[in-house]
Amino acid sequence: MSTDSRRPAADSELQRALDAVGDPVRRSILRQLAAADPWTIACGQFDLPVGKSTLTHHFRSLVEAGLLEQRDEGNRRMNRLMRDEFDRRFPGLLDLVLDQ
Amino acid sequence: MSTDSRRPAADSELQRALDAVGDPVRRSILRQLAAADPWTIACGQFDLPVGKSTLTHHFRSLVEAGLLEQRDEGNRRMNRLMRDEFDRRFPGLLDLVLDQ
DNA sequence: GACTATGTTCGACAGTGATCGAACATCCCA
DNA sequence: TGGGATGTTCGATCACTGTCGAACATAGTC
Repeated sequence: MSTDSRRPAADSELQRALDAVGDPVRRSILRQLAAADPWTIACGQFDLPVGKSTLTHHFRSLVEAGLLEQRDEGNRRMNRLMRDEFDRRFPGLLDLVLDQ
Repeated sequence: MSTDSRRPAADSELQRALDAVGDPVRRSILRQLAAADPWTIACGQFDLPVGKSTLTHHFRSLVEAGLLEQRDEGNRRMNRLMRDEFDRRFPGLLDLVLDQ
């Protein structure tokens, strides 16, 4: 690994994390994801007021920030919130989002 | 008080906090402020690569997010990081910024 | 094989916000 | 009282990003 998660995250990583979490649509994704079991929700199943292509955009942002992981299951793309991993890198940040 | 700091902060407050902390210039302000004693640094004394009017803009953002407090001392406008207050509303967020 | 469902890619567009410089206001000091 | 220092306000600009729709790709189904 090139990054040591016990060392403080570089500012560019923090920037990406804050950007990811700074959008209300993405926060809604994170909350809906946290309320369900891992790998049970496909991208199109979220209750969100945006179109498909916008959704793709937001998911990319979340994946790049290390907030969620995706896996293809036939037709659909399933999601898992990377809660523990993200908590280790940025303690407290995700909790802040999920506690409304 | 209209807001109870023990209740989870409303999403609009969280939005303002994340926006404030999401800018690299503002994070630099917060770090320089944390490294000094309260009320010892005036706005113009920060080491930052932006002009005066931009500075004013960033300070307004930080004040509105409840991250710092200002006080006029004659000519200059002194600053204090509202660390405890902000930590109570958004536990862990400021630490994330200050730990580089 | 045709049709449907699920996602991605691409180009365009609009709103937001970070930035600047010029002008202004205030305060301090000589 | 005049000059310098410190900040603010205002208007303009520019880049970024969230948004959309259309076209495309792929997988499942009848």
